[in-house]
Amino acid sequence: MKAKITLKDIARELEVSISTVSKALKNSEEISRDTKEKVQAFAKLYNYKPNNIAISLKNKRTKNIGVVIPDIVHHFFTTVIRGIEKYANARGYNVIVCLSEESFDKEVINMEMLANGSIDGFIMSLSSQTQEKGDYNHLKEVTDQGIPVVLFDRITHEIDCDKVIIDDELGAYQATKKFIDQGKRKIALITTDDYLSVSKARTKGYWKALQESEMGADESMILKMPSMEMDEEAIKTFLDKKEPDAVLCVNEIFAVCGMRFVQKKGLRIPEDIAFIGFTDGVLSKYANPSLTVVAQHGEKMGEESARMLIDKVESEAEEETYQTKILEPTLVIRDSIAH
Amino acid sequence: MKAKITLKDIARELEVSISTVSKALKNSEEISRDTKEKVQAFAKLYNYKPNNIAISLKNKRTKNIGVVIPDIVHHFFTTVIRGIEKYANARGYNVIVCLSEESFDKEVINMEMLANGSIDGFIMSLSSQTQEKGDYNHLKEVTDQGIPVVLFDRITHEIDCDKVIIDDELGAYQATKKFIDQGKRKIALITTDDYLSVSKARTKGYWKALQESEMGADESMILKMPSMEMDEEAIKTFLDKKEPDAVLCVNEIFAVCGMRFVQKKGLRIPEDIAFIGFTDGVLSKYANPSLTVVAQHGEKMGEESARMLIDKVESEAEEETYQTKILEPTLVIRDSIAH
DNA sequence: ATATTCAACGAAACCGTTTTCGTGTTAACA
DNA sequence: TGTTAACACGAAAACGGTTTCGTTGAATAT
Repeated sequence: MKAKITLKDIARELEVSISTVSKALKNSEEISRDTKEKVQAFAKLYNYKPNNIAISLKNKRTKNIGVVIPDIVHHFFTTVIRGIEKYANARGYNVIVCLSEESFDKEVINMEMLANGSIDGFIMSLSSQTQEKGDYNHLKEVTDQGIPVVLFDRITHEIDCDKVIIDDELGAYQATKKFIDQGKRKIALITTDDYLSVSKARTKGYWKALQESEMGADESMILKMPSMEMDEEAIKTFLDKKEPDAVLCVNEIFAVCGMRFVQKKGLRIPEDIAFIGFTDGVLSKYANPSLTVVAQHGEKMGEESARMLIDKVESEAEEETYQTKILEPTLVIRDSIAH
Repeated sequence: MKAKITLKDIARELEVSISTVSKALKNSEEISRDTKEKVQAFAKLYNYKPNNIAISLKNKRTKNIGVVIPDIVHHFFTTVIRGIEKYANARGYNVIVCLSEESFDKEVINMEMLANGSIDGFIMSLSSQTQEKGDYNHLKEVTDQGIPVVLFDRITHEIDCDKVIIDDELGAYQATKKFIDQGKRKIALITTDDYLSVSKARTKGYWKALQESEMGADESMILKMPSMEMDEEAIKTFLDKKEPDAVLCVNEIFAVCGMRFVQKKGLRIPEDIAFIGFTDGVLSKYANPSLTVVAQHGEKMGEESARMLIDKVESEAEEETYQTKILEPTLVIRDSIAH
């Protein structure tokens, strides 16, 4: 077990000062060639690597970014993290991941833990509880301290910061339009409660498409699941009662459950009833039939978020200008609709 | 934008020394009640929080743990991370996630980035390329420096460190036995190449169960996929040619693909052909029919890994004793087999 | 009146860097 | 011979804490 070697160790061994060693390793003009070579050779020999913590303390930059998300066992967030990680890594940053588990308190605690010097900035997606409460003081505190924040997907407009979202309304609108164009007449929506910003936007898009059509929108064709948890019974009852010929779901799971149920009833997909979900995850791809979805491009979203955050972190200027990047969703056509 | 306040600021404002402030905030006996109250009140008012980096530098503990895994868009790893994160967080640690993307080089680079003071220890699962190469020098270097490492799932026995695995061999053995007990006679295995430690163990369990049976094992009933990538054609050809009545797959995706294919051919699951996969992810749960799997208990694995790592980090003793924790897999019975 | 003790606080070292600002030596110049 | 400039290096401050070891003044003991 050979402990890490420090500048001081090299200095002592070579009988020069610490500053000389530091400069020599940075190839400073100030130091003679002889000394530089001597120091660099010694450093290489003993595998010297500067201590990140000391450097962080010195220049007040940790090269860490904090990512706070509600859940990680969730395909969308997972792809976002991958996007963040890839991009951040390429720019020399590490990613600290914290899970709020949809809890306001955990979100607050996580942010406090990280906000005391551990990170240079945050990338986050709000927990459902936070969106429900509408309390964003923890975000305000952090931004007030001058720590850059990028909000993605589940955002709030009450905080001034950079944001990255996909156009959920447009995605739902296009999906619903697709149904209409294919001659579907009883188009249902299975969603979650409105306090989730994304569900709200998707509902809006669905509503708009139907209103624009000759058949108009009908409140009773919307099933609002009270929580993120699956409630298979609710879906069954709803589908049994309403007998839609097309269903838009705000996630994959609702859709797959619905498909399984109607298949058991003997309906054909997509002839008798068509399905479109959100999130282009494994489930959609390998479902039977495969599920048409509105793809959210999580990886791209993560990359954009990371880019915006790091740019802000590294820009000296204290510009107080924030932008919201809106990504376009894509309809990935699979066998759960006619084509 | 109010910048963070430091001990020095408080000291200046209250006209006491920095040491007094530090002690007062720690409720030291050395300091008079008056002073303590004054300091603490001031600190609370200005929302003083000690700088994590400074503390890290001082006591050479970062309270960060580095997690290096091959992939994050993968249900198993995702649950492991959740287990790690939950446990680590409860003990005041943060989790830095790095992705090797199955690449040896990235694994090395990631470890080097973190090993210079950023973390107190590593939890990792080897990339396939690393296992293929069999080069573990980057691990050796880290352990030689005295940085604790916990290996999980994809491990190597060439490194002395704590390990957490599930008994993959047993899992495959039990699954195969299940098929045998249900009267299946042509039991196939779809796996990946042997260099992946887990695939190797699973193949071993499959082989052992068949050898113990009267029918014996048959090399030709094993399909080895050259990479982790899906190759639907290979699976189809194999199933067409071999016509097994039961298939064990080393992951969910192979199984779901196989199921979809045989269903198209008109076979009934599980009567004509039964399936068991590995990894209890969303896919298994929502597949049609739902897939029986060998559950790997990723979250538990993550928690155990984190516990072992943090215990080692916090133990002063430099014991050189390492343990390998073997978790028992569980067969989760669903509709892809008879029951 | 002197020595001893103790409470309450401050100075300074330290963690490992970076960086500014000297400073001593030598060579070039007038 | 005295001045100057360049060169090569070191001392020290700084980042923000913790911690050890004084130091001071007053109270108590002798």
